[in-house]
Amino acid sequence: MGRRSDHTREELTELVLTAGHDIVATKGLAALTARAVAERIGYSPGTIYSLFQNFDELVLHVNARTLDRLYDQMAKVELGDDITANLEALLVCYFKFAEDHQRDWAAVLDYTVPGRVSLPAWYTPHIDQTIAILERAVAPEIAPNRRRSFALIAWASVHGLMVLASAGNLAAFGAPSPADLAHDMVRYLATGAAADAARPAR
Amino acid sequence: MGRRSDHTREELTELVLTAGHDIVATKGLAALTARAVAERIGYSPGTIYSLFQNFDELVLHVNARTLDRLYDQMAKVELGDDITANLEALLVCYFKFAEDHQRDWAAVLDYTVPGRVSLPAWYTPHIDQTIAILERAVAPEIAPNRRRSFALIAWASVHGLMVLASAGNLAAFGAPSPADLAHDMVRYLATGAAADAARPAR
DNA sequence: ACCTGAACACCGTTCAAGT
DNA sequence: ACCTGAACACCGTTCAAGT
Repeated sequence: MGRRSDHTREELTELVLTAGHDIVATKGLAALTARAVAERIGYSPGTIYSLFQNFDELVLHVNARTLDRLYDQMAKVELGDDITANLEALLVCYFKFAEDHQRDWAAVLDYTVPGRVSLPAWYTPHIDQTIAILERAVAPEIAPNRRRSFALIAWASVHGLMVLASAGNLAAFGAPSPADLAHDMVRYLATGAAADAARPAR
Repeated sequence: MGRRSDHTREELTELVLTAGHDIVATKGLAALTARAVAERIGYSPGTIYSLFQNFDELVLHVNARTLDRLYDQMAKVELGDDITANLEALLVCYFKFAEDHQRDWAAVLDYTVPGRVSLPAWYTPHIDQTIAILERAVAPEIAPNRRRSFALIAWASVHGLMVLASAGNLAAFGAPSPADLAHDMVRYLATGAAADAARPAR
């Protein structure tokens, strides 16, 4: 019992997050518990609470890792001058990621911290980096002062589709595949936004 | 202890669902537990499991109630010949409902049955009825064979916005209000879909 | 100082035992 | 036949006690 100091605080945090992400990726969000993480790294449950305020924060950190991996993939997509082509390319990348990371991505989609009204400040950039890619993707046709808003709209739209698909809410309605719906969706949004920008008055 | 027969099975189910919805509406999803429901109706926890296979099913039934109340409001919206105006009117109704039913609507947005791949068949119509309203709303400009698909796209888009807003994921990004974003969103979708339909070839 | 592990207050769920 | 309530196997979380 007692003192070990096998690892620094930073090393321990890294161990916990790696173990946590492994558990989510292989067994899903429901299998991610403090005891499971502790057992996997060979520490007691209590240790986790010296690293994280509570378990929700651990889950958010694990999800932040998954978001970073999505960003790594999205950042590789080559963008051109056609907004619709750009969005389609990003969509293909996103759907491939979601398929390759079914359980850990489902955790990002599904997890909501009970009772929380806003996300912690450190979490925001993990999403923001990918939204920034979206802004660059729509730059060719969307005016600078509308880009952020449009990127958020596109992000939220596809997010909604994925959330519903993940929960099994789409197949039941005779919907085409989520991928087909998403492609139509972003095309509508892109042409609609372009037409809106071309209107004489707002 | 033992036999009471104060209520029929149907009455008991009704009691449970009313109590469950009350709890969710006033205290939120986290407060909805089998013990809390049982205590409120004056029965033991075990009784609940003679009415529902498991607790997830109880939550889904409570959420189905909330969806029905949304439908009741949405069905009152008067629809005209302008697809954008129709969607805007439905949006106003939806946002009002979400504000009037913060906790019970958040439960619908947030709840995902762990490990489930598809929703139970009885649950589908509770969503479907509202999607049907959307289909009627877009009828003036969307061809019959595209209506369902477009209604699903619009539904999923707004859903994504609400999910993100509910989780506190939008305010952090310097976004306009969810309502403003939603209005832009459906306008883009409507004009985009109309432009798409007018294209010479698919 | 660091870490343990037992304990606390909860869950969902089951099922022998009462009426 | 209907319902109880104690029990089981879990949770997240805390904290006195060990090294």
